[in-house]
Amino acid sequence: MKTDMSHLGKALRERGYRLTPQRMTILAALEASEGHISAEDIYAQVSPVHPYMHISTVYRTLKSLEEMGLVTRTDTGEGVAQYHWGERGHHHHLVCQECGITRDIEHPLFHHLEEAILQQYKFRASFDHLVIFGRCQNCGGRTSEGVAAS
Amino acid sequence: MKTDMSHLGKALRERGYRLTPQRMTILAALEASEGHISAEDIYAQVSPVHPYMHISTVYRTLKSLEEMGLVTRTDTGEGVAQYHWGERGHHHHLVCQECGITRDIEHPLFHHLEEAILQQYKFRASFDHLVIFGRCQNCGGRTSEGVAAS
DNA sequence: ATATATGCAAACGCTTTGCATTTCG
DNA sequence: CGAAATGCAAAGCGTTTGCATATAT
Repeated sequence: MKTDMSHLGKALRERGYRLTPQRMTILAALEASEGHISAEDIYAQVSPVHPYMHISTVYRTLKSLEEMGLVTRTDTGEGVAQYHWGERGHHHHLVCQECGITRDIEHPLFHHLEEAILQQYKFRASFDHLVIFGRCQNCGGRTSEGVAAS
Repeated sequence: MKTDMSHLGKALRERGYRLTPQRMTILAALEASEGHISAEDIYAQVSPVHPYMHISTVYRTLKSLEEMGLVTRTDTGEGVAQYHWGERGHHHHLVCQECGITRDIEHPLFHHLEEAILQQYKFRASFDHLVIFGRCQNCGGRTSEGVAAS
């Protein structure tokens, strides 16, 4: 899904950022990834195309993009942060604690909860991007853990 | 809230674990902490009392306790895992992204959600222990981006 | 007695940072 | 040209691990 890199360059420049080839490539990788992707993933995917790209550049670019609100970082609790392109709608991840499989769910189910928390705790929960742990269909079984959101 | 360390020793031994002074101290620290606490916190709190305690012992003990299901680890996404004493009822954390304040909530509100996810996605979500990010009352309303609450 | 826990130090994986150099605007 | 971005290497962080020693049972 190629997107308007042109308008992106503008978006960057408007905020004082420069549009470098590395950034374009990283952006493209992010963009191509339907869902979440880690910094290392991006690096692996990008370095063949752009051999001189350094992993630290990936991290720095991701940080910038995060500051700009174009990208969201999520810690799934497995030690690797996942990044996702922020222009997609709210979605959540189901992460199976047994086999590690993840699945995205997109859901209005959470609005209800948000409102309840807001009313009862005066806390504006942001359910933009949840990571929900549990057991998938195949792994079945008993519950044990939790969730993280960001 | 002093608890029955005696019965704890038994609980440990029954599962082939030994009740060492270090473990007792760590258990006490966990127990004393209403809510979540990090490994480093425990260490800091414990080392004056038990000078020869090593941080790796804290980690190892926490791991054992986790395996025994006495303690739950939660990654709040800030790079430090939080542990909490597992015998309390299900509860969740509200974490303010602005000021970092955290508050525990206990709530049946989530049952509804669990069931919906189970039915629609065949995924057994475990909402034992949630970490919910957002903005607290004081840090208030503004949604920095993409939030759309309510 | 003997399997398990400990202390220590060293390694780990992910991420960040300092610095000299290159590149975008 | 000047500010910002890059590559590199090295450090940082929380956490884990190998090993010899000590300790609970």
